[in-house]
Amino acid sequence: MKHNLIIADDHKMFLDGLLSILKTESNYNILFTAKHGGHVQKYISINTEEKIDLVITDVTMPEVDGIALNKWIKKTDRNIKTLVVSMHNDPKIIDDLIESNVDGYLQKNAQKEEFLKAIATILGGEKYFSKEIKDIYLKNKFEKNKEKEIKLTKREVEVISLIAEEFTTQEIADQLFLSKHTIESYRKNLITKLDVRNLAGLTKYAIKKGYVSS
Amino acid sequence: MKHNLIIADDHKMFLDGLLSILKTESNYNILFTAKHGGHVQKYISINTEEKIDLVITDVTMPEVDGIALNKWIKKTDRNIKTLVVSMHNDPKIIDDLIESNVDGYLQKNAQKEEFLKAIATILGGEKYFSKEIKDIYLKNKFEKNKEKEIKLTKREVEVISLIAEEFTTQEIADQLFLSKHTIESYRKNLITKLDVRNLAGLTKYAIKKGYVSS
DNA sequence: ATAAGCATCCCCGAAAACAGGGTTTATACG
DNA sequence: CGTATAAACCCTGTTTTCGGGGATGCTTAT
Repeated sequence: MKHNLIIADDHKMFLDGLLSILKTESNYNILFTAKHGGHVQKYISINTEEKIDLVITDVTMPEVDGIALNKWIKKTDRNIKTLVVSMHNDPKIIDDLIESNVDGYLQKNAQKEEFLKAIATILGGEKYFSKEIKDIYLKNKFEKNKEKEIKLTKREVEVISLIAEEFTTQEIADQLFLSKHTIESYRKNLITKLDVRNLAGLTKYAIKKGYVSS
Repeated sequence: MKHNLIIADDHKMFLDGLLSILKTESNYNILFTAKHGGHVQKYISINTEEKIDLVITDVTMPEVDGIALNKWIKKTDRNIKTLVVSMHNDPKIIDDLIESNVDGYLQKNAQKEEFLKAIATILGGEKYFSKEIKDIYLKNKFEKNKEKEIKLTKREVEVISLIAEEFTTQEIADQLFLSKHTIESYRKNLITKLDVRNLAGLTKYAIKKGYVSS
């Protein structure tokens, strides 16, 4: 029995490449291809005849992207498997997808063999993530747990950002219409909270968190 | 008259996608496809019959990569145009390729239209780089020039590294067996040299230069 | 040889950072 | 509804940084 697939990607070239790979496998039937997530949603909504086994989707697409599409599919029909392919390895995206119960994730520069292996694995009921992706996910989780207790308030983020941008306490106070004593308190609390020793530590934290540009 | 192309990419899927796009254009003739640069070198060396117009190549390939291949082609036959496609936008790679006189650079996630436009532009004798790539190249050049005059001595690098690692002036002095006044002088000179305002600026510089880990 | 650059050390005053307190105002929760 | 808890705010010392200086040898290149 053949498996029914849907592919969503706004890049014609990737689509063609994927189709050419899947053509060599006789037991995959491409039901539908789409240029963005909305088309897939519509197709799945209308279609009641055929059983859909797997949706392969890009992350970045116009209108409804791969992340939203995956969430929608998992909400709509738990039996439809999803495989997301992406150019990049953004930990946030990977995390978001895994939390949304995606069945697999591949980089677009994967080889033919890995594509086929991923699809077969997922259709067999298991999840498929490359070792690299697993590492990124775990590392992200681990770091988050270590830093989870540290939650900065809006004000604290404002202050640490300005500190890292090389403003002095007085300048920050002027910008935020606060007393310089207040800013000093924030600096002090931040140093305690983040377990660093001085401005250098605060600056490094701000950079790591992306509050300032390198 | 048809243009003769060669394509080099170790990813079957990308290759298939590219072929499917080029198939729609009647005046492109695919002479040869290869899984790595070495095959292309061999093909060009042996082939004396046909005029080769354009080599499209990936950056990351086993053995002879796209950068080496481009250099080799430009050394061997200046009439052969080159178009490099890559997953990533590493400024170093882009810079290296442009210095080696590559005729065009595209990201692999480009759309069909851009691929065709790039190829047509290059075959017409012009170079093709997307705006994004041009920006990366220029930014990289510009920053390099700005920072070229700034050369830190070994000692200065030691000191700025320790500063960014959150050590106090006294601690740095102890570690380096110097007077704290000396360290103060270094800090002061570094602030002047690097045109920053304080420790935060020094820390950011140290991170940018990789003197300290994040 | 001599100028230029590097490494080292020192002083001073103003400004900022740091450490140790504190109060008031939201906000969450039983 | 009250009360814990966190957020936002302020003050007072002491220490450190920062921006001016200047000085002495020691290499390196012209």
